[in-house]
Amino acid sequence: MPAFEIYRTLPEQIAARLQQEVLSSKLKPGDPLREMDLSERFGVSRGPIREAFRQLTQQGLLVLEPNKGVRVAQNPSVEVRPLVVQLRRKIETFVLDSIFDRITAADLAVWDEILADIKAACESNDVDALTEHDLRFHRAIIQSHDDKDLFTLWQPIMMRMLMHYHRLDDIMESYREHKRILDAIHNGQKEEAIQALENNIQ
Amino acid sequence: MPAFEIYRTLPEQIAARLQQEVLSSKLKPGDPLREMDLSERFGVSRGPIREAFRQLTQQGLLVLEPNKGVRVAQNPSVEVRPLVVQLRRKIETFVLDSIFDRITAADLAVWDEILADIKAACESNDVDALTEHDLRFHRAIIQSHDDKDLFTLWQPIMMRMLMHYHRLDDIMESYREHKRILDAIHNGQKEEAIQALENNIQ
DNA sequence: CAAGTGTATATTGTTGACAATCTGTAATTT
DNA sequence: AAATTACAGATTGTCAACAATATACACTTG
Repeated sequence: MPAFEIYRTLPEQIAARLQQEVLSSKLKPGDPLREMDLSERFGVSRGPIREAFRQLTQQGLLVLEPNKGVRVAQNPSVEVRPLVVQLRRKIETFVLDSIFDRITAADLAVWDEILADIKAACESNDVDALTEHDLRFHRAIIQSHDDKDLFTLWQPIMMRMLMHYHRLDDIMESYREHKRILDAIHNGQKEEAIQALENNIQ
Repeated sequence: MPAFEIYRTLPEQIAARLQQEVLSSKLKPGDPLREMDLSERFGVSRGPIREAFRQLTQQGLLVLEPNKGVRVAQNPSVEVRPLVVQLRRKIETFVLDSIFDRITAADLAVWDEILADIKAACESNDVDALTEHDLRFHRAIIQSHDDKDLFTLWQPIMMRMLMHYHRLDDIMESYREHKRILDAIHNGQKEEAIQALENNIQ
């Protein structure tokens, strides 16, 4: 990890940590989160904790009931899953199509690095690390679009998919799918890149 | 303590009021909102105001910059608009298709009432009221689905569309479009209802 | 005994005070 | 004069105390 602070605010740091714990199933659906507990654990008052809760609620990872606190959200229902897949495909392919001709060497260098992290995670069979870098990969693409609104629409949808990441029959396949995307981009093949991206989202 | 009814939580009431002011353009894109101002206006401390800000940020109506406060969000770019339309169509048609055979007479009675409000708003040329009841109409449909997750995914997308509601060439057309949807549902015509719904979302 | 009622405890909601940060302006330096 | 720094006011961020609400459990009441 870099020595400088990535996250500007206290609630952001706390939310990032809790996000990781939800996505790695250290916190399980239905688990209640108590403000006081986390307040003591992170050594801050309840204010920043509450703020972090609101951020994660916005992402769909927590559910808030007034006067009762927050719980880890249930996984999306199987009925809704296909819709979520379609929504995510629509957004990501839209973005890739929009930015394709403006992708810089610097962009690609960053994405290649993330791909290396994905490869390492797959080779060491580290599902949590794969989830993290998979998220980083797609977030990097989304955020390369000028319109920052797209990220706020995309994030809760992405979270729904990461909450039950169970395409684990062959973990290396995830690496290959992402590699195909970047290979196509490197070769300037727009249609192939979009096709590879859609294939990765399921 | 203010005298108005505590029907929902304090932040919810405040957020509802501010939402209306953003959608009616009483608050314009770029306008800064100061915690202290609203704190005095609503007669509460800054805490609930901050919470309301977070809710509206989640909906995409406000934009938060750390240490600088919130501003009314800019309207979605024209480039992104078609994507937003497609996303909203996908969600709403998915829901209508899912629930169609389980729609009750009570559901339809509620929706008919909202349609009457839409009609009244159109006839009196009241764009703000039309925005409000248009939102109520589609929210009522979305919320009739069991999976409450769908609402949280749909809401920010809907808000993007309502932020620049400018299909004002013939305001009565909005009433007719919604009437076609309900007529088809009344007649048990699923495909026609979905078609009418898609036609209304543009 | 069943159903409702009251009370103790845990937890979230709200508040006002204080700290940290940002922004514009005036003073200082080169 | 241009650039930099120092300061003052405004605004958001954080905290700890207190209030309101929910929950569990013992208790009454019929």
